[in-house]
Amino acid sequence: MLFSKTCEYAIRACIYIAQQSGEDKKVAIKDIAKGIDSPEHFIAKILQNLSKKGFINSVKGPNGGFYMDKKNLKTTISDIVLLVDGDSLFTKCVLGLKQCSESKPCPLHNQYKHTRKEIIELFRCSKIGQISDQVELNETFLKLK
Amino acid sequence: MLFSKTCEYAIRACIYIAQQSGEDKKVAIKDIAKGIDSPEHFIAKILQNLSKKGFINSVKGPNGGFYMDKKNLKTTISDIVLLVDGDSLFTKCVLGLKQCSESKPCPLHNQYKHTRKEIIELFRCSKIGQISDQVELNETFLKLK
DNA sequence: AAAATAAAAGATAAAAAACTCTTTTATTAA
DNA sequence: TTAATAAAAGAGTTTTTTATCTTTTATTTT
Repeated sequence: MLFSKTCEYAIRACIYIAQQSGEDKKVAIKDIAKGIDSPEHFIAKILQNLSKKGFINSVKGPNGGFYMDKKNLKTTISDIVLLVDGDSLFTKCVLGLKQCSESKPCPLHNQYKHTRKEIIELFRCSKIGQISDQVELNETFLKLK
Repeated sequence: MLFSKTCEYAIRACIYIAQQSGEDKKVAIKDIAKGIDSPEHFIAKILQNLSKKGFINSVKGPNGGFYMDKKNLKTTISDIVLLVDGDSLFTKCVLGLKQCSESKPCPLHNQYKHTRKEIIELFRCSKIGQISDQVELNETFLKLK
């Protein structure tokens, strides 16, 4: 598994919010939980964190909820992963060896580094705004039942 | 993180055993734990499992221990990952969506599938025997002080 | 046969991740 | 200005993963 469950939910939530909301139209936690099929209270915590870090926008009170502004639509999958799971997927030795490095590579280091580069590149290029557009066009799907 | 801790230890242990042992020379759990820098009792459990599944050979009693025969040296990283972590890394939707598929792809499915193919290929091609040879030649390192 | 060695097996404990529930704070609308 | 709404915050629980400890079984050497 590439991501923690928390991170999966975070990415799904961001895409959902991007696709469903605007400055004018906010989405409530309940709708997000339903929309991405996640536990409501759990996603609430995750959204709290994403909001605190400025990845999503939130408004309290009646008609409040979450939305994403123009700037936040440029957020990448990589940004979210780094926030939620940290940089271990991108930097940590694949065999968990603390001292593994270019000069003292672990037995998988050299083969794996190219694949890792691709993973990093892929997630760095994937912007939430662009991804949510694909969902909007029914090219890809966030909830599948 | 690609692998569970258990799987990291399993891979490291297999490489270590392959490199240190032969039909004649067996390695004890203690030495393996030291050699790959893992908790002794924890790796014991893992070795038990690898041995039960026939990935490594074991002999009880004095002068006993673990070793790998010719056949087992052909084991791949992929084989070990499948045994220990299951096939989720290779097959499960990267966003954790149960119904994600070619016909109903999740928002990351199409981009990710190429990268996934590479990961699978990489681990399918990496044989323990060949990896341990690199360690033998000091080209790569299993334990790094 | 007895003592020693080393893995197998089983049971337990600690830490982390995933998930839930309750209370508080901010905002809006009546 | 009160009631209602919705997120923020905090505390708690459950499950899974990681790790440890103890006992049993198999093998070998004396």
